[in-house]
Amino acid sequence: MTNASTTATCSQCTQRDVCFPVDLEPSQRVRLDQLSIRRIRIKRGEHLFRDGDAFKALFTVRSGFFKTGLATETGHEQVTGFQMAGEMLGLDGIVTERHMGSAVALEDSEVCAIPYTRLAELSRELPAMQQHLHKAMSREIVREHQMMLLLGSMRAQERLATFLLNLVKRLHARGFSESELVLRMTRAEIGSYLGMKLETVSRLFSRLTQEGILTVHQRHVCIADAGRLLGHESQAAIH
Amino acid sequence: MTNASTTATCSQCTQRDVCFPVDLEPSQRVRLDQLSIRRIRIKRGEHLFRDGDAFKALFTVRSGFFKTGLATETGHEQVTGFQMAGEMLGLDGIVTERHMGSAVALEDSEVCAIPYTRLAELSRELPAMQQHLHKAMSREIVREHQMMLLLGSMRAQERLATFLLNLVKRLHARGFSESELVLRMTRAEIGSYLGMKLETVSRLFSRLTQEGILTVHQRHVCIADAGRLLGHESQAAIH
DNA sequence: CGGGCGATTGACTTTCGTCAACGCGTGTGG
DNA sequence: CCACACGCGTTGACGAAAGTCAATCGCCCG
Repeated sequence: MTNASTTATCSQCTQRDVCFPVDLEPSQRVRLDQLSIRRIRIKRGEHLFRDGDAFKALFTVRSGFFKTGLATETGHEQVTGFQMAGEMLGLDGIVTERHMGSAVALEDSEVCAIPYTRLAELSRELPAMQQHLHKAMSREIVREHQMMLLLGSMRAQERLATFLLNLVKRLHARGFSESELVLRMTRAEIGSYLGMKLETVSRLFSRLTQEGILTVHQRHVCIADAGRLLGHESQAAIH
Repeated sequence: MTNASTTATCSQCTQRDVCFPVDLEPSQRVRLDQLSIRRIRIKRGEHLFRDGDAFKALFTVRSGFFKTGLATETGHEQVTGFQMAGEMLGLDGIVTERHMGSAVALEDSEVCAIPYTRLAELSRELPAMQQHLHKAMSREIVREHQMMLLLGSMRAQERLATFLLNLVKRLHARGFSESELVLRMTRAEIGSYLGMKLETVSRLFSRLTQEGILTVHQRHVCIADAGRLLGHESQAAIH
């Protein structure tokens, strides 16, 4: 990794609660500094880790935006997730001690690298930390079950609608609008994530715009009618 | 839960290594008995847990076969996995302390229920146990990434082929044939898991049979040509 | 032996993918 | 500062894949 990095002081970090449990005693907080967490800056387009890299650390996003994905032997790429501030990356590496996929920054970003071995040690000493880590993994499992539901049983338009509403919900929780968003990823990346082709994504945006449900200008999307975005017919649709 | 159950003595269990790390010292093995693990028998068709149930324990399958799934508000059911002996269920419950899906036995089965709180305690004391638990969760995350790849980028026939080969591989690792298997689930359940309709599953079985790649009699499947099952054209396919 | 669930098969429809052409914007280099 | 080029996005025509609806079959269990 050739990126700028500095050692962080978590006990004084303003975003600490996104990485770690909030209910630590002050005396326990200083323990976080022993984790040797490093802050790493990643420029847009660069890899945070690649498929097959040795697994040494988990990452939490401080700022910016990432995609994770994996590739088949045939060269096809599948996007498995998009991560924004406060979200964790790298959990897939624990089992084999190698990353089983790659992570790429979709805009200039900053992450905290948490050395896994030290995190494991600390979570043996602090039950709250252990619980936090277990929940992060469990949350990821639940999220992926929901993705299986989406990919396995929804139509393309429902998938896109669900995706947009999920994105805007996560952005809203971070203080952004609950109806407007700027997509950090291409149509092809959205399509890969949602199991459809980029042309289908584009056509759906057009259709939803024509129906007055969305306003789309390039990557800027405004959700005009969240109700109708998910099949709620509201009243008679005037064709 | 109204099923027969007994308290297990893990230190003497012949299947211990499927639940727990093999490299425990004898002095540490007896600690397993303090977990108050219970063996539970579940009859075919019964629930091990249901969506929304309080989460108290993780489960490992001792014998039998399970499906896990979740349901949408619209009543649609999505199968999220099939589990056989040695595999773990319930990890989705950690994050909210409620199960986020259900688990149903597809044949008469027996599981070990591992009280989560005690397991967490023990894994704070035994690093090998902690590592084992983390790996189980990470493995589940990796598995689901691969399911996203399958659902998002493969055609129906590739999905079914991948599924059958995965099943037979897991069965083979347990001492069964590497070319024959008995499906414990219906066509509808396979279809739900693989993101297709039961008619499509049935048609694919018929097509693969006609092509001499499979032999299918009800739920008994014999893989005649594993190479061709995954697009390997071998030589000229004689149509 | 009979009933019912599960599986198969057919005909038709719909959705989405494929291939191709074109347009728009952004960023870069002359 | 402008022009151009390339990546990204849009749109259309067509075709292939899978879904839907429906009828029938057959196995298994009671």
